[in-house]
Amino acid sequence: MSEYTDRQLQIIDAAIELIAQGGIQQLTMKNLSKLIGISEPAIYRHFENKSSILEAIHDTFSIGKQTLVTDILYTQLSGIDKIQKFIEMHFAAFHQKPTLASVIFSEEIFQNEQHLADMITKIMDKFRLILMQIVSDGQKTGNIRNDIAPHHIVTIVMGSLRLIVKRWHFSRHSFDLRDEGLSFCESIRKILEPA
Amino acid sequence: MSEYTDRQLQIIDAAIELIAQGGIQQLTMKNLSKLIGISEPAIYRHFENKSSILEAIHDTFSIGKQTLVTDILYTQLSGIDKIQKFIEMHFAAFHQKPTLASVIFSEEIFQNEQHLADMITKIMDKFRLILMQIVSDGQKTGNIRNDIAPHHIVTIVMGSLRLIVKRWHFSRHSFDLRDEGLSFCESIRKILEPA
DNA sequence: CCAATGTTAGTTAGCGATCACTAACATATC
DNA sequence: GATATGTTAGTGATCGCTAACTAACATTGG
Repeated sequence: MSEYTDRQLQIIDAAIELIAQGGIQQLTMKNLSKLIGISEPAIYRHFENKSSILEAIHDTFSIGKQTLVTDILYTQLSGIDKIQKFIEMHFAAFHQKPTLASVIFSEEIFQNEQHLADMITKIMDKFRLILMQIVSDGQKTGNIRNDIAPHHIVTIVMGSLRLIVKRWHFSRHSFDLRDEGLSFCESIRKILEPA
Repeated sequence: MSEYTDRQLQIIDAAIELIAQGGIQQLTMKNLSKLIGISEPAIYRHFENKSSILEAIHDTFSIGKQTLVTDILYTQLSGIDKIQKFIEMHFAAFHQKPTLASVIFSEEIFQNEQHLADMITKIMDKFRLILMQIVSDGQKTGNIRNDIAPHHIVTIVMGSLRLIVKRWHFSRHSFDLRDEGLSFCESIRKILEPA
């Protein structure tokens, strides 16, 4: 798969940083070059244009996580434990790289480039499908209550996850995301446990 | 409270429409004037500058809904029915004015203007508090299960609501939001009903 | 070994397009 | 004849991006 040079990774990082600070409108070639400390045209030695930088941003976070998350499916964990793993995995990633949080759930950033917007929805769908699989497996084996439609459970898990991350971001990381995640998982367990 | 002329309302509407179509980057004075059918400077007869248009957008949706939602608190409904009302009210609003959906949960749009960003978080907090009140009341009177922290229930309700609206928006309104809302509420009822 | 040549990664200067916004003027309404 | 609301033309700033050039390094040929 696509590999990036150190300089490219630095540019990607700086771009994410800018978006995290002030949204997509702050991501200009000028701001980018200033943050990195090289001239504006120099960036074009490493990326064809601005939109390919966005593409790279999308690339780096999606590839990394997608495979990791898929792996959960093939573990020996119970359904409910898989969901917990899913949540913890996300929160750990954001904890490790907080700027990601401000980009990853802001689909608006990419909606100007149609193919990027499509990729975003595709990833979201993929995650949805994985969670859906986990849930309906769990319902069959009886460790997740089966009186609620799987897609509603998925909506609850993903929706809550997104909202917690959003609040964490907008409160400037005023709480520990992983702690909050653990505590939230306990509630999710109670909610999903079979009657 | 602040009233708007017909022309101002038309401008606000067009601005929301543009943001709905292609994000904040599509909201330019040129696009705006083109969509309305007047010249660019004419807009400045009705708004001091671009940022006051954003402010007006924020104004119109927040004032309208905030009071309506607060009213739920003082009805005779049970806790769980109040939550359902809360959800239905939101979905009805978006169904009636779909473009709102693309603006209201995109806090990024306002984050360049600090005072607007602050207002956004304030509204979010207010909604959170209202829901929190509903939930803990419901737990006391015994029609909402009390083995789950209220703030987790609030996160679940608001997070799911936001995600459903987001999906509805990105799927270009491919499903009926109110139907989905009703069906989702059934699941929420099951989840929240006392053991 | 070392000069010739090519590549990489940076620079300064500046392109046309577009940004939000303004000055000066026109028209319509009461 | 003022007031409200529009127009045309144009402002400086900034947008993404390119042209032209250069210093440092790599590769190759005699």
